[in-house]
Amino acid sequence: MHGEVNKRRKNRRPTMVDVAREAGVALRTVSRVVNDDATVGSELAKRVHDAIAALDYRPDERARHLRLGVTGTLGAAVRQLSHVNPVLRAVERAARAADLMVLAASTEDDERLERRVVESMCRRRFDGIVLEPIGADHGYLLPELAAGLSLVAVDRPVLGLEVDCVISDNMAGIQAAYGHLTAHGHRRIAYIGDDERIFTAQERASAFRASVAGAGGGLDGMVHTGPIEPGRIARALTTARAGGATAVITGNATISVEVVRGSDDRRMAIVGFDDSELATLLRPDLTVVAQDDQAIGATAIDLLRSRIADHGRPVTRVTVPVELLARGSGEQPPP
Amino acid sequence: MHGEVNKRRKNRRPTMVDVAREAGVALRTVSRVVNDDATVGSELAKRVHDAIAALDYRPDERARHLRLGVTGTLGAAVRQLSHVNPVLRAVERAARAADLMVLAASTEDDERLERRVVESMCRRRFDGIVLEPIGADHGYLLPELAAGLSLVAVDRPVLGLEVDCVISDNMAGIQAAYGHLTAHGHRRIAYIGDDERIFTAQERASAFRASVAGAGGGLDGMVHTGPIEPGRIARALTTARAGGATAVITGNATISVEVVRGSDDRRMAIVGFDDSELATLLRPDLTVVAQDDQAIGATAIDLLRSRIADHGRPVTRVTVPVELLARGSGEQPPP
DNA sequence: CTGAAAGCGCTAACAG
DNA sequence: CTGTTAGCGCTTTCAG
Repeated sequence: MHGEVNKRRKNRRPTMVDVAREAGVALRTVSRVVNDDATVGSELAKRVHDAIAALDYRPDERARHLRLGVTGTLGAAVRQLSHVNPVLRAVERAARAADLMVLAASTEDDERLERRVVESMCRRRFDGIVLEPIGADHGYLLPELAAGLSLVAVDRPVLGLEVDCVISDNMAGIQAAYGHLTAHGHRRIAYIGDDERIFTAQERASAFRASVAGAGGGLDGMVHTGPIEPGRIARALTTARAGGATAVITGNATISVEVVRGSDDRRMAIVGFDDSELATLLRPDLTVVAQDDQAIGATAIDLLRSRIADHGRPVTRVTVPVELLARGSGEQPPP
Repeated sequence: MHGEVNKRRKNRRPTMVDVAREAGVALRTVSRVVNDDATVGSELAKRVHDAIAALDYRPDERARHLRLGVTGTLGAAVRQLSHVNPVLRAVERAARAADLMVLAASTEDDERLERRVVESMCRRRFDGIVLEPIGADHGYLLPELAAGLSLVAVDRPVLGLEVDCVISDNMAGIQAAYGHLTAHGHRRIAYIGDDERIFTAQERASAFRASVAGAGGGLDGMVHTGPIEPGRIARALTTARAGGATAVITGNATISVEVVRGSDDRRMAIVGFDDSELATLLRPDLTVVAQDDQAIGATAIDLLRSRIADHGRPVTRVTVPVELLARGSGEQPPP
């Protein structure tokens, strides 16, 4: 007799309508209870909760978000999820504090994947996106921004586009490292860094050159940038030593490790860029220029929220101070 | 005259209707073009694409997913996004190969946060969730599973619940490590591991005890489990050495690091559980029992997809083989 | 291919 | 508080 009704109920997740029927209340009331609106009597609320439990009802956020227009969700598109990334951790914390959910995905340093990820988050109507932009062309972001995307770049700017961003003060960090080493008596200091096509690598290398120039020193054989390969780094070290270098500044944590591994027992003072768990594993412990990850993450979320609130506000670029942590490797005097 | 129309168009994202109007085609046709259905003429398709570009139209997946019932999205709830996690990387890759998007969030080893994250993903109607379950009570999962959640646990099972899972063969790994050390002449071997309330730690410690018992050895002073604290680990090492141990098996990568740091110049053979970037940084390089991260991730996605396809299929638990990688630290003979 | 219309599950406006 | 209803933006059925 009621075959049709039964068929429709079979294998279907319960909706608010089902809950309302089960509890014998109006749909409106269920909606209120689910969004815990205070204006509903506790007796009715209980009936609704019982019905929800009885039916295993789960509200569908897709519908809710569609209706509301916002999703309460932030995307994080980072180079590699499964790598150490203190900034991402800070981003998650700050977002949680603002009652926003962060959902993250890897771009794997692949332009096309970055694009797929970001566009996917846009189509899902995430309220905003935290992006660790990779290399080249970000033109695809233009229509997204025009269509209302709120975006903040961390670690590096989105080149050629007016986008909020928060980056570390790379220049001050290199200056601090350089000054620290000269204060400990070093006169010939080398720099070994990442490929200068990477924004931070370029900034740091430039800052190093400027520091040397400011001190009236020579650069020959002292600046080595390129891909992170043990062979290249070993050769760079050899060249630097041959040129009289007694100390070295490294461009990032991976390079620090390679340099420490390559310099073995021979004494060179080292100041590394970026702190890492490895820093205190080495002997002597590694003196580093550390980013303020907490500040970067919190600032990124602040910028994103204010951009979401006012899509027209002027573009902001924040530079976060870095800190030199003296731990031993940077305080060795020249031989 | 057309004031109302203008008002409605202001500050609103364009929809398919707008695109259809702009292109002078039917809504239906736009939908086809967007989902690149081949049955639409190339001339019309171009008109539609032009209209999309002109209006900066972005399809709204929320609506699409609501209508379709599925989201093409998998969630990954892991202990800490910003930690090295090769399994998560494998999960992302495998999902991409299946044209599914993975969105990840951290549970920070916090039960309540895990619950918030998982429930949030459920309400967003993710097609499935990959979970690295933490400690205690997973009762909250019961109604979600009843409501249709597809879930796969990685690294450890969801205790007390019938849920698909894929874990490493911890027992075989410990046996391999133990056999490797005895083959190199060691007769007294110690084990230093994590807190046994953690599933993997418990499994590994048990396997170690079984190995020793099988070899007819004694356990006194040879098994040390507990929290990961440098002090505890140093004391454990001292006790083990005093008891005549000439080799040590460690319960995870962090403990390996502490043990290497603590054993310094004195010679002890070491086999570590879990590979890590540090393993080849140490001297001698660390011999490890390595998980097959790729297989774990791929299997997790397989299980999840088959669970999504058939929610009623029997629960499956997969144990993935581990591999012993001899690198030097585990091949040192007893003094 | 077009045009019209139903429906996904929710929120919110409206009149009782 | 209840009951009804429109509508979020999309897919899809149905008749032309």
